Amino acid sequence: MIDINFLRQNPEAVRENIRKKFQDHKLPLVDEILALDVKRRELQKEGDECRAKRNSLSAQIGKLMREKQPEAAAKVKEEVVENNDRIAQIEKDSEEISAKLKQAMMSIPNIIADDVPIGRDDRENVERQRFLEPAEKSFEVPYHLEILERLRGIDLDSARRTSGQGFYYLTGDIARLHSAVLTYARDFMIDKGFTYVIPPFMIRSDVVSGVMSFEEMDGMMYKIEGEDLYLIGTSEHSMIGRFMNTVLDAAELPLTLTSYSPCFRKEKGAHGIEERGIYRIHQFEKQEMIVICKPEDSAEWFRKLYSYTVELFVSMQIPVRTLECCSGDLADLKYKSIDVEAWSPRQKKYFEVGSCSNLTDAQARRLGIRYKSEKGNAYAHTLNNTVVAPPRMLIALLENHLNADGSVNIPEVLRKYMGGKDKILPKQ
RNA sequence: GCAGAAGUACCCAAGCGGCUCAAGGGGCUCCCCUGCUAAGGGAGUAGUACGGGAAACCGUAGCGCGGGUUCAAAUCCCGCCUUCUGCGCCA
Repeated sequence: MIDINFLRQNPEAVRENIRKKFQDHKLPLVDEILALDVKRRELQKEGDECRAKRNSLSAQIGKLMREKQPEAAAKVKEEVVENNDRIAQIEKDSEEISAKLKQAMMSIPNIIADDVPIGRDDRENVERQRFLEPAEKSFEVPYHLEILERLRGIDLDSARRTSGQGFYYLTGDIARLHSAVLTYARDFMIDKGFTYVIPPFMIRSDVVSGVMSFEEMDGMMYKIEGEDLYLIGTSEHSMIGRFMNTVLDAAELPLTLTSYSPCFRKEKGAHGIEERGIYRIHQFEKQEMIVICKPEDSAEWFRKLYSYTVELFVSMQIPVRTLECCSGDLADLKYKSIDVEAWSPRQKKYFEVGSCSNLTDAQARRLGIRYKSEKGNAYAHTLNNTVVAPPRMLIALLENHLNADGSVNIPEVLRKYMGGKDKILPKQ
């Protein structure tokens, strides 16, 4: 959510930003908001005046009662009752206007960074940089499920019976590799100075509605029956919820946190759950990074955050590239976003393994995350980025480190978490 | 999960329908006294959000959160959340 004061003073800048995102259907919202805003302030002023009147008349009644003048008091009462009818009407109107205003404001996209490439959708995202040369394979790389099955690392049939489509059993060395990746990623981030956090895996509805829209919630979140609780879709939900409606000390900033959690998603959206494999699933695990900082520091943190992910993948000898989200593909809350994509030797293209976003103060304003600045309380900036999210990430690891004989090399950095093993061997 | 108690500002805390637009202390800020220290005296201190105003300043909201009753709610009623104590259940 953007600052309504900014919109009031720079309506043209807001319109221009909407055009850049190819959301022209939202252009009329700007004038609607300006009108609603005027109306809202008028109502508040009148309401405040009525309440001031009630306060003073009620005080008069109290005084008359003490002085034992019930007739005079009754007279004033009538006046207050009349005034209260007006207050009730104003409150009703005011609530209606505020709700409309909030809804409209929520639809206004965050102002995007100057250097975001202009484009309509994900086809116009722009590659920024590549890291490591993809190695040529002398053999055909099979679908990841086949690799996993040869390594006795997966059981999807049983998972379908116990839980349905979109779940998996990982077994043996693959399960261990899964844990190894997460543990390595955790330690990697701790070494970068981040604080490790294990958050709640379920959150209440008020937190859910704070961090996402109703449509997103409907498409993603699993609700616990009979409880006001939802399974988190990412640890960002509980990590950011932690700071809802709080005022942080400036000295505490930046908060640099790395959280682990399982993630649960309905994946109701356009593509849904894959029939085969573990690319898009209902349950996965993720190591995440979250930064809450002062506005002047967020650009620098953004750059650092995605470069940490790049560094992590490079340390496992997985070729990656950074892909900048174009204006049209950028979610409305985001100021700037860069995806980290890993090389798939099978598909001979890169695929998304992480996403880094600077939300500036848009998320903080919506959730009331502030800090004490020299000039009073100000909204902080929030950023989030994937460190690593297996099992999807394992696809990249398995494909890139697959040998012709079906074995998979374990990257040096993971070996200490794999009992010193340097290879996972296929069944004979 | 059950029962009891509680939630007031940075902290402690009084108030339990109008005389409180929340008393009093501690702390904090400023001033005075003091050779230094300890101690003492005085003044200020409700942060915040929204609105009005060029500004000084004014108004409204706000006593865990959300509703309700009332001319009037920190105070009465209902729901929820949190904390503490005891019992139960677990890892």
